[in-house]
Amino acid sequence: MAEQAQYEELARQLSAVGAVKRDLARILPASCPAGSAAVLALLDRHGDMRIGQLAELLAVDMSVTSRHVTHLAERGWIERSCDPADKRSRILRLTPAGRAVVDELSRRSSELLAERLSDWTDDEVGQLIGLMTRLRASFGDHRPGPRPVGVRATGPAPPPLEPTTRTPANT
Amino acid sequence: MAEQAQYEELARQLSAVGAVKRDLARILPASCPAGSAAVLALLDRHGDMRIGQLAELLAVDMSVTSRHVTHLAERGWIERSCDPADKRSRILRLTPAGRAVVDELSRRSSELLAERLSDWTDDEVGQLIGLMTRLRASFGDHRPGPRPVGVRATGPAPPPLEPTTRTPANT
DNA sequence: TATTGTTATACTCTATAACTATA
DNA sequence: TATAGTTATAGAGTATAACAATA
Repeated sequence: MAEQAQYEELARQLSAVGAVKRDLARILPASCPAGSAAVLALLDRHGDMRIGQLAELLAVDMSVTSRHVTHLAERGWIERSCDPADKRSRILRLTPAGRAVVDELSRRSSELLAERLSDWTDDEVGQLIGLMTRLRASFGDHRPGPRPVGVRATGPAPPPLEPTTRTPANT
Repeated sequence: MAEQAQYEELARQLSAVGAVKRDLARILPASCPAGSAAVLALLDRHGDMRIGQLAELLAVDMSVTSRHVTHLAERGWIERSCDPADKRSRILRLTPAGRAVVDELSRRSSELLAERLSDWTDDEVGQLIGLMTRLRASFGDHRPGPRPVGVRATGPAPPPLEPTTRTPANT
């Protein structure tokens, strides 16, 4: 367990990491925005899968994933074939053209990272990857279902501002 | 220096960290979206400052910062006074009401982080903060100006896709 | 009735460009 | 002429809700 000041600092760093992501996104071609590039990378890494699985891996709503997938399919970078076992589902697969794009984008982003992190050791990069992976896991496990009943962490804590939730939902 | 596979993995983790940020954003009140909350946190941490400095710290365009600031000023959470030394500038300052909001939001996000990272040691959280801070620094130093001429990292590498840049700019 | 995807709609965040007012 | 900030406009990413087809 860490102290409150540390958590606040972590929150600040998380909000600031967006700048790094935007920097990385600038090397993408106009035809393949970041969301689509993420889909390509996951298909390349994990192989063929359904939209739902992809949405799970992206930690994003299926409707969002569907849009990205449509974008890629329109460009011929992925194929949406029907799953014979379940006709509601569609199996996504990288096309050769799609694979070429993934390779090129991977090359570009690796090149940029290599330049920016030229003074990082292999071990340091590995540590950051490991901690970020674990961070995602610590959050991801709680995302979908309503957390284990009766836990509620610290306490009720009546919110002085507003209901509490904030997402396109209650807007 | 690390290997290409490691850079690719880091890129994936960076793109995936958005899910954690969204999770954290869900605890914000509708009246204070993430962008505004970031402004409040920076003013709380660094004290009074000008819009330009804030934009620098946020690593975001000044026009974006200006919007967030307007949002906060309209709610009475910050004050925009004129800088007597330079009448073009405006000094930003948290109001007591603003400080109360910052405190509440910090409390909430710390609470959520404490819950999610309950099995992390103080040291591990510190390591993640340190590495993310360094990551930002490694990128931030290169962002504004055109990098030191004649460096170009790996090589020319003719982009098979499109020009290369991708941002609202060339869209 | 429940699940897989799709589409329509709305909102936040961001950048560029044009503009005002100072320096 | 250059800088600080504002505003208008546009694009990307996301979520919710309503809907289609299939289990």
